[in-house]
Formats: sequence, C-alpha cells, structure tokens
Amino acid sequence: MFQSTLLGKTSKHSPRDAESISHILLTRSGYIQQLMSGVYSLLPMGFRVHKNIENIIREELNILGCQELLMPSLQPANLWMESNRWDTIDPPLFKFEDRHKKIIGLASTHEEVITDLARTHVHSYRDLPFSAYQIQTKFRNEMRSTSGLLRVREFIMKDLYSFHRTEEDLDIFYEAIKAAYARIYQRCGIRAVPIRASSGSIGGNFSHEFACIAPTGEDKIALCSSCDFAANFETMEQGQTVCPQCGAVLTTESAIENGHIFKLGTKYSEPLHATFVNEDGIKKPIIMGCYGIGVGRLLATVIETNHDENGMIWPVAIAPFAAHIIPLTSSDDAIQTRISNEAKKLYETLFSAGIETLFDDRSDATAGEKFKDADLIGLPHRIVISEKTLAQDSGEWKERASKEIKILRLSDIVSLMKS
RNA sequence: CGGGCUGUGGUGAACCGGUAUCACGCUUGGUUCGGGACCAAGAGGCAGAGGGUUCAAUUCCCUCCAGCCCGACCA
Repeated sequence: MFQSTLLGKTSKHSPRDAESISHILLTRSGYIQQLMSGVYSLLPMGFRVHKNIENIIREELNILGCQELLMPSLQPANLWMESNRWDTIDPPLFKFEDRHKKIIGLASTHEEVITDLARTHVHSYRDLPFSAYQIQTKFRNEMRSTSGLLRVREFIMKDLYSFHRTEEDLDIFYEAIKAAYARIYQRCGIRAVPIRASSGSIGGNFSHEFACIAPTGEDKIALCSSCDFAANFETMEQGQTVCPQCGAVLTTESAIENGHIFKLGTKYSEPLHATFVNEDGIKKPIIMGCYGIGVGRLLATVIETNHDENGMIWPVAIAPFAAHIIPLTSSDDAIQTRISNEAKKLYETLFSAGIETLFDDRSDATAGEKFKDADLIGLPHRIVISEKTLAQDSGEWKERASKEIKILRLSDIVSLMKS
C-alpha cells in the first residue's frame, strides 16, 4: 500500500476529550474515526488489523469443527417475545417500526435467531452436536459508551453457539473453546485468563469471562502465583491474600474484560421449543452454549498492552502490514532515483511473495516525519533505504519494539521477511 | 438514567462584553534533506442551535442539541 494514497492521515493532535491510550493512538494514526458517540469507522489500517484478528479467530474455531454462518441484524420483536427478552435484556435493544408498523429490533446478540435455526434443523439426537458462529455487527443501546473502541454501541462480534445432547457433551466443548480462546488471545499478543463470571442477561448458570491483563484496565483481578486460580477482585473476600485453591500468594493485575463464554443449558431451547428426540424416542430440549469475543475491543486491548510513548507496537500476527518501507529523500536527483527504485523493487519483491508492506512514498515528508509516523503506526518492522544504506548496497532493518538497528543486504531483508 | 465537564477554520487550543487569535494541517514558490526542517506568499471560521440580558455577546443567563468523564453494565 502506498502511504500517499492511504485513507487515514496521521495527526499530532489527540482527539478532544480522549483519555484512553488506544483511543488516542488509533485516532492519531488514522486507524479509526468516530462518527458519533460509541460509533466508529474502521479506516483501511484499522480494518486490516480487525480482519487479521477475525482470521485468527476463524482458524481457531474452524479447527474445532465450528461452522461459520451469517445471521441478520434486523429481528422481529415476536421472536424476542418467545425468550421473554424483548423488554428485559440489558443493555436494551435498539427498536423501531418498519413502514408497515411492524416492530423490529436491532440484534445485540443472536441466541434467539440461532435457536430458531436449530429448532427447524435439529430433530434427532443424530443431528447433534454441532456449533456455528458468525463475525457480525451487534447493536447495543448502552447507557454510555467509553474509551474509544473499548465500549461502543455498534461493533463486530464473533458469536459462537453450540448445541448438544447432554450437559457432559457441552462441558467438553466448553473446555475446548476455553482453550481455543486462550490461543486466540495469545496469538494476538495478549495475556488473558479465564475468570468465573456472572451470566448477566445472556443467562445460563455458568460462565467465564476472559480478563486481558493490561495496565490501563479498569478491572482488578487476583491471580495465584502458583496454580491457575484467577478471580475478579470484587468477588473475593476482603483482605484475602492467599489462593483459596492452593494457599500460595495472590498477585493483583489490572485487566480488561474481553471474551465471555456461557453454558446456557436449556435457557433458550425450552421457551423456543428447540428439541430433539433422543435414542429412547423421548423429546428433549437441546443443551446450548454460547461464546463471544468483541473484535474491536480486542483490537483496542492489544494497543492498551502494546505501545510506547511514540505509538502502537503491533504483534506480527495481526499487524496491518508486515513492514514499513521508508525511502528517504536525497538532494541528489540521481541518488534519489536509485533510492526510489531500490525501495520500490523491494516492495514489489515482497508483494509478489505474498508479503504486504506499507510504502512511504511521500516525497514531501522529511525523514523525521516519516520516522515519527512509522513509530505511531507501529508496524512490526521498519526498512529504511537511503543514500547512506545504498552506499553499502543495503537497507536498514529495525523492529518496532526494539531500538536496535541493523544494516542488511536487501536480499537478506527479503529472506528475513519471508521467514 | 443520575452527577460533572466541554462545544471557537480540517484538527488541537487561546482570548475576550466592542463581530476573533495561535499552532498543526492545507495551497503556491523557494531553500533543506536521518527523528515531526526553514523562509515567503495564500486559502479557510460570522464562534453547536435557538432564545434572553445589554447600546453592544463568541464572551453573561436559559433551553435544546452534540461530545467527553464518573457511576452502572458489559464484548
């Protein structure tokens, strides 16, 4: 991608009133733009990260046999009446009338629709188990949106739903998803721990949320220094300093809630009559689970964890581009041409190898400006080509997270990028 | 929803009861050319909307709208 034509310019100015670091950096770097309270556009750079995170999620779910589908956001009030959530779900639905005065809700979650699907497609125990997910826009009529992408009113969520014959089967799947979530967070460069949670208006009697360790997080969690115990501080007894499981010392961390997984049981299948006939010919309600991740919140959480005073630091796995190629300008026209050509050649070589980079082709930007922008944008690798490096027939290689600069042959840089 | 705060060119800010200033950005020309360079010349705002007080309002007051922060809740 050529930076001169990129939609989303960098800025020195933080948005008015912005306080959270991810909000400031994502806006300053041109990754996102606010439209109204709690509603944001993902500009090309932000959307690339978003898609990378989505694809990590897809990989981890597909390998477990989860099927991707897409359900509607427009949903009839009647369906929500069946589960008795039309007026009780919190945050409330956005509701409106169509031109025929039919009452419609904008979905904030999809238990009703997926259960409706299940009740028409599942008849026998032979149809179970299965699981299906989507990565789709949710609308939530929040009391208040906050902190940029961390809490918004319209966002893209991965929501997975699973259907089982028995509680035991659900338990096994639930644990598999818990493990998959751990891998998803890890691949996104975040340390997340599952914590027992209350199930809120989604329901069910058993759930875990994933607390992503981030210094700027608003939640306080307690972690055991030796076993896997973790809990939200608020749910613990005051003054407790040792692990209730093993007695080891507890440490506290700040965290941001991200994913939340639920054992729903028959909370939706019973009222919606989503049933199957078991081996004994008896009709039973389907046992369900549901599992959510807010993709945009995860994206923002990564920034809350991975940044320095100059900007964002993207993990390779989700970075919008693998590297930032920066040709510097020279007052000597001949050298200038050589620099541009070498840089462009590198760009094309990497591109044809399937490695997309951001190419800073701005001829009017000074070196300092390009470096500042590169730090802000936070691509994992920076490749500078200048009069200086060209004299050595090479380029300068720097990792965003490190201060170390290496002078390498361009061919070596290509092999490094490929590995 | 309760409490608090904010609203001035594209962005961020300052000032002020006498119709507006700065920085960044933008345009043009020139000089620079490894950490947001410099010089010169420009374009761009009737100050969120409405009402009130006043000789006079961007400035004071009220209402509304919008945004932010705390509470609550959450992906």
